[in-house]
Amino acid sequence: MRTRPDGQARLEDVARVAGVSRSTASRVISGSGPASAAARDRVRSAVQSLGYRPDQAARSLVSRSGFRLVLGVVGTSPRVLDDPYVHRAVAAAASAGTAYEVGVSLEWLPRHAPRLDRILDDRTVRAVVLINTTEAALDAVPSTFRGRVASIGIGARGVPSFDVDNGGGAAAVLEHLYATGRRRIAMVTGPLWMPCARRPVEAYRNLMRSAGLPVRLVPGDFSAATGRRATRTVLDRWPDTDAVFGINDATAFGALATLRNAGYQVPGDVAVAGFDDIAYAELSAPALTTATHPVERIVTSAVGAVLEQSWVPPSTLFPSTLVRRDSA
Amino acid sequence: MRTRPDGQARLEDVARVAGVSRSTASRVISGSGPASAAARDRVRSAVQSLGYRPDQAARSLVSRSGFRLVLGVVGTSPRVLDDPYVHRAVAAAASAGTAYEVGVSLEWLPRHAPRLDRILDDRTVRAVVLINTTEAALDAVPSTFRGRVASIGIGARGVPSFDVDNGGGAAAVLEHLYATGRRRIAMVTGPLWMPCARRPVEAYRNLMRSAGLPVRLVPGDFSAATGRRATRTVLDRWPDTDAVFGINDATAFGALATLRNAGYQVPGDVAVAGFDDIAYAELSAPALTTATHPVERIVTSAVGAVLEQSWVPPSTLFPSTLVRRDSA
DNA sequence: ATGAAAGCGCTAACAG
DNA sequence: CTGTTAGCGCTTTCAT
Repeated sequence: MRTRPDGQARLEDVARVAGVSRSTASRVISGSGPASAAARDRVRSAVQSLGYRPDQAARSLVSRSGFRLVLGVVGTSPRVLDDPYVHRAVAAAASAGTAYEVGVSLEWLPRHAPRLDRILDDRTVRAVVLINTTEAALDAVPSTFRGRVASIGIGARGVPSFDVDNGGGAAAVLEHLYATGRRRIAMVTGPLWMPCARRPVEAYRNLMRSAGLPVRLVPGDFSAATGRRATRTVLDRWPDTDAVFGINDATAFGALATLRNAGYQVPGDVAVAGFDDIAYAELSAPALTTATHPVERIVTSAVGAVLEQSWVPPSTLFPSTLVRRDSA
Repeated sequence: MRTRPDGQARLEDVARVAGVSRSTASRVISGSGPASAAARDRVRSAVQSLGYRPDQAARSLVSRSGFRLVLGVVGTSPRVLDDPYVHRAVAAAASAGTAYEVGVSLEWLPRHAPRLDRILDDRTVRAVVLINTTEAALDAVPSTFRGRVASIGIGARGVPSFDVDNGGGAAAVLEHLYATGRRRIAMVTGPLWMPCARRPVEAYRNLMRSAGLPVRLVPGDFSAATGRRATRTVLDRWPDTDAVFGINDATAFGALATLRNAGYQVPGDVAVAGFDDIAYAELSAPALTTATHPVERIVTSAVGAVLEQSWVPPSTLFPSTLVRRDSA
């Protein structure tokens, strides 16, 4: 019996204490391959008493499994990586990964060529979590890699989806606008190519149709600057607008700025609502009415699914909850 | 010669093509140990032509070097990990790590017991970057681990520091306040225990002293809520205050809120300035005057230093640049 | 169901 | 300066 220089128990130690071979110990610990109930128990308790933790490097080397998780963000330019929402997601993933001894990397996936094979072929990467997922990105997942990819957004066969109930959340915000008397509601959308931005637009169309209200849609791109411009467009085109719903909080902040500059009172003349409830939503003047989303929980679930290789439903929806503040 | 099932070149292939032994190839590639110029060249070009990239798992296994980088954030509670500034830093680190094939993990370091040995003894971690670094955290770095730790904030022997010129930046903001006629300037500070928040306070004291102005300091904690309360205190204690300098933008947003509620005009009655230039600084009403900081560059430098093991100066200072907007 | 043995790709003594 | 040799800790055929 060789001595362990660093005091860490190795598989061999576990096997010896359990009175089985390394092979058997390995099988029960990694949960693959047969083992008698008796062997299982003894290995388990040996693991306990020795405080054994498998060496990930060794495991990775032999099973060629990789040791980092990449967060792949689809976008038009690498600047998507500067988005506060992405920042929040990375932080959540980097916290969640700790339990698995897996670190996270952040990469931009060009919208027009989301090369996922390049990433998945890298032996250092264990799994990928997609953000701003598009159909093209999903198509770029080689079928051999299913199970190693999850999506914050739309999913596909073999790529489980974790997302907030965008449709329901948007509907709740819009119903609040309607319930408080707004009848000429405009919406500043996200980029048209982004699937996760489509549901709120559908919700908007549905509500406008069923309430017999005019449709006033202007495309945005999640940025405050564009939210500003789009709101200017709204005002020019439909001067009697009495509410603006932004696809996210930054967009709503832009709307607030334009309305302020144009001399409108919010919410007196025009109500403004956002979506996401970022940290600064409660600090704007007036404080932003929006919908809050459990980003940390969503990301943690996606990370867990992809790292634990356990079965998960093809689609998990998280709640979107209206937060009434002062802007609407 | 064994065939490579996955088409990836291994060290052995490089060695063969270069006509040297694996050891020699290993030495020149890892840059440790002697090698003749000739050998070096041939190995290098073999690496090139084969597109060889070392297998990190194997390397990690044998050299016991770890494969993830942890970002250790010192704070009073795990909630420090929710800070937008931390989010931004994690995202930057997760991008920077990609080049080295290392992922990043995020961990809270309790202020009163920043156990770094526990993290550094973990065989899966290659290096640690400290945030909100305290003297206690620095003391908790075992001397054997010097070179594997860097600090965004104060440094120590063996722990290089990467930080913005907090003193200079704060001075620039304060001088701007002074230059625009403010003479009764209050400051809402960060938590007193946080070293990185001390320099701006020193700058404040210095400027007040040399200009013969009264010192009006109230402690905050980087949060907007506290910025609000602290500003209330300022107003109660010194009603003639004509400027509030917040230790960060969130604090300044809190100040804006309190002043608005109290019926003060900003910047007419009271000027407000922040520090950091977060994304929403330009969206507040009025847009926030602050100082901008190259967080991505700072983090990238720290990550590079700790991952490349190359020599770096004990302290690297990054510029803090005044951003004049509307609040001051 | 279990164990023996081979080997993942690399680095690090050690001899030359 | 260079090559030979011995593993790093684990998973995985392959017999038994």
